[in-house]
Amino acid sequence: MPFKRPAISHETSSGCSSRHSSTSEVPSKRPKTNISAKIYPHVKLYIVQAKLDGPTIAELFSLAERTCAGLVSDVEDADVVLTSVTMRRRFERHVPWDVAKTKAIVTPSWLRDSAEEGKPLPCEPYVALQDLRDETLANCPACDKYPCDCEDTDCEYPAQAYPSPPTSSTSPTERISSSSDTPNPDDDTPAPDIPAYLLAPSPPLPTDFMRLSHTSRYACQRAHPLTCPNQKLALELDIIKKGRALEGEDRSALSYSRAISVIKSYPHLITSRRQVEKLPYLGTKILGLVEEFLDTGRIAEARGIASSERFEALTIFSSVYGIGPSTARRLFALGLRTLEDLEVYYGVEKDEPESQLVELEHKENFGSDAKVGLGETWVKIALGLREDLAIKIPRDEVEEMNQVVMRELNALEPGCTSTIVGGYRRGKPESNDVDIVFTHPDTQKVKGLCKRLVNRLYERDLSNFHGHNPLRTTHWDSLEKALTVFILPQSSPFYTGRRRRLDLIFAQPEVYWCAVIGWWV
DNA sequence: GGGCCTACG
DNA sequence: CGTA
DNA sequence: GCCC
Repeated sequence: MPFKRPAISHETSSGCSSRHSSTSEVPSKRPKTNISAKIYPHVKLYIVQAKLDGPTIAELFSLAERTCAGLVSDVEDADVVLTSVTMRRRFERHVPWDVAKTKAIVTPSWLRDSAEEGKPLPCEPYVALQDLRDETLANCPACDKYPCDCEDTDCEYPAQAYPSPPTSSTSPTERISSSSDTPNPDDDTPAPDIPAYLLAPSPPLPTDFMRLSHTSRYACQRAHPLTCPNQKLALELDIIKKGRALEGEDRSALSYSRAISVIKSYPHLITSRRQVEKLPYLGTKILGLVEEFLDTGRIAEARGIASSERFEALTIFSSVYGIGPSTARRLFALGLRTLEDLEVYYGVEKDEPESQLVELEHKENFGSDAKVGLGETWVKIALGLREDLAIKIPRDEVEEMNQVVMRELNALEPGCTSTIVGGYRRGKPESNDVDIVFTHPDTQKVKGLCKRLVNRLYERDLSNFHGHNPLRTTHWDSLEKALTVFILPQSSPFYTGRRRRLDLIFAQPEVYWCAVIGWWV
């Protein structure tokens, strides 16, 4: 069950890297020297000349010669059609609609960028006519579709590199069958069918890591393995980043974040400054730190920060939910240093029974107490939770949590589906919290569902469940979310009694996959 | 030298 | 200010 | 701290 097949073809330290480096050290360079292998050796191209000026046409013809099997004069013979025409009416004056449906119809940039990158690119960003989007994707020569028959077979990706692909997180098919096959006392009516577009593809669409550029400015294009070849460097920089954040130097912290992200997406072991000085977000200062690391295996500034009493205290303080850098600094300035200091300061009774905490929460959420001092009450609760929340959650327990919640949700509103996102979806073997995105095919039924579920979970609480913080925020008028603390029922084989952070996100069916994709950066 | 993601409580 |  |  953990995984069926690797879904992400990311780099690992073994196997692929040599091949990778030998074929495309820097993708954006030298399409010219690569004469032996055309990027699209089997693709026949047709160019719609309308709206293109002379020089552009010449350029495209030249590019076509270098990258494709050739140009064809009859559009019927083509695999791919290049056009700057985006209006269906006008396009139909040049290519019959029925013919167009059998091709990939893309903008000229697709060819330019392919040549620039020196490798096949997916058509998706270059779809010329939105009316032919699906057909274009289906006919895209860059093996965007499934099954993928392109040449990733010579690169063995060790299965261990994938704790579990994102697919196992979705597996709505399993959820559905289990929810309809399993007798559910609360649910008389069978779950309605869920439209295919709300279900994850099974088996999953493969991701071609070779297509991703490590020089990209965009984080969403920087797929990277869980532990990268330059992990130690990344961790060292991360110390400085955290230090900056704790000291309130947000801008600097942001720069370190970006630099770390870029380094994590760089698939080779860094051995020289020259190797990485072209990468975005690596500037004077950080390149200097990289160089220092290459020379000495460490970064003095990071060592200094990591070993400072201040950093240690601020880190512990801000690990408490509700305490951020600013409050942490204030507490430190008051002379506090340890968790015990915090407990005294916030008046946490050591043997305070949990029921008291529940009461507190309840009052906090539903009571009429003034909002005065709410922050402090929160911190007091969070201090009690801290120990539990510091314990990571294994993947199978994450899945169990999803199942339990789905059981309650489908009892409430049959036909819902869910995808576990967050760290789990990124393949982490253990999670700090659990994020689940839900939807229902019926837009109307999604409205208010978040609150209903939280209320139900809270009612079911009676010993096993612990509803918390039923704050419901509407987002874009369509996303509702709830931040909760969850305990598995004692009947569950995974029951530990530990409280877990659980975020519930409800999306309208139209934006469901956007929410899934967008929940993490 | 100005701007850095954003929305909400 | 803190969290997602 | 880096980018434009």
